[in-house]
Amino acid sequence: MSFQAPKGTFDWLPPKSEQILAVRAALAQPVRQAGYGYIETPSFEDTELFARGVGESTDIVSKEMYTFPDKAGRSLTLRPEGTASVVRAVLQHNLHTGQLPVKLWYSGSQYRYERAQRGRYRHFWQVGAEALGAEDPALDAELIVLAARGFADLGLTQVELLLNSLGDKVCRPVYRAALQDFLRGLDLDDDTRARIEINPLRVLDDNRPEVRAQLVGAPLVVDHLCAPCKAYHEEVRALLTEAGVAFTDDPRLVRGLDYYTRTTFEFVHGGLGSQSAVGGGGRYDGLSEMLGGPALPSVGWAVGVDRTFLAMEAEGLLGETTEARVQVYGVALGDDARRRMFLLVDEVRKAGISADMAFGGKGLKGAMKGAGRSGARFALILGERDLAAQAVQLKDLTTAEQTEVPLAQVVDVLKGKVQ
RNA sequence: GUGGGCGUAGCUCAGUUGGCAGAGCGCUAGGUUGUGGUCCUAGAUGUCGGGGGUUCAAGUCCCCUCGCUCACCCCA
Repeated sequence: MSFQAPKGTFDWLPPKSEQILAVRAALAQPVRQAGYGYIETPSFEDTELFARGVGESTDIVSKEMYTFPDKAGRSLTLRPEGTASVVRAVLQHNLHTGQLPVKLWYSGSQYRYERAQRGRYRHFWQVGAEALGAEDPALDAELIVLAARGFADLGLTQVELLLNSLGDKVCRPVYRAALQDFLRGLDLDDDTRARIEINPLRVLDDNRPEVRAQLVGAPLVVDHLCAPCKAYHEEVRALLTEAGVAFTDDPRLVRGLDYYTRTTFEFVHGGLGSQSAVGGGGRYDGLSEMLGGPALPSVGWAVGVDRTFLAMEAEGLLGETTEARVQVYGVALGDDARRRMFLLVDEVRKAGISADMAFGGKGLKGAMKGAGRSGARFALILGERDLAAQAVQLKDLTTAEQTEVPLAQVVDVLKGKVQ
């Protein structure tokens, strides 16, 4: 084995790769149905976009980015997340000068230089949705409902929704200071002490038992929300309840990205190992301004496609993938028959019926084996005798019933039998 | 970046106190000179992750290294 995929990356192979396509489609379907338009942005951006958008104080920016100079000396970075690019594109193309909110969804690869473990890879896939330019609790609720529907449509029943509010530029600084006062009195390591000064909310996210034990009496953001933030949060909660989307208030829930304000949520699943989040998001009212744009209060989420896949595996939803790859399989004997079969299979495909044939000069037995493995319902068998008679043997592989059909009529006969 | 576990056939793995590198599945061919699945028979595929050391002899013991994996830090 001379080469292998770079550390922390992996390949999707059949038949799992078919399932990952279905997962992606199912996650996107609810937002498409809600009028979100598809956006595709570059896999890399100016490094500065992420540094300012995601936040210098985050681990993503400080140690996890794939940053490289291009040949002209520009500093570029493989995108570690999708929101900054979406906001950049909206501002660049002035989408926000039209009707608001601008509703967009995306699907694509993200890259973070991290030590790989179950559910966390250096190259991973997200489906995301963003609604930009409106401050309306119904919009927050809509996005959460749509994400929940995506999970439900995939058959997932053990996805839990955690909800919190991080406050806004009025109340968050007050809370932040109170939290810092509390945290400074704890017994913590140097890295964590440094984090208290840079991004104290993220200390609440620490999983280490010795840290968690000390956090028991920490001030909670819900107790510090200003009146508008509190009213906004209550409205989001009420709408979710009315929509029948179950959630758990988690006053400790914070996000790893600096741009979040007010509504914050995370979808978690117990079957993934330590990386429990299958999706997450929230409101980011200040991001546009951080990127040099106008005030553009927005909300969005990203769902991890491969983590969702792991969640489905954990719930036993993937099962055997016995789905037939093709409906019809061609078996030919001899060079002349092979050439005719090549054309016949193409005719079948042009008629809208999926078809494959035996390649590689296999004998009849091997070719029939291939027919069986393909999952095809019908085999078309063409030998010299058949060719001379201008006919083909049509075999139903489920019943082993075989009939002779004139070559000129095969496509029509198949049309009547499949679907 | 830190810590644990694991690297043997395409896959899942066995391999005893150091003594001829194995099984199941898969693959190929034959049994059936024109018929798949089940069955029977035969066959092919190995840098035992890599390098060094100890030894008459190393998959096995020692050192180094690379990779995978799980967990921490963090996050989708």
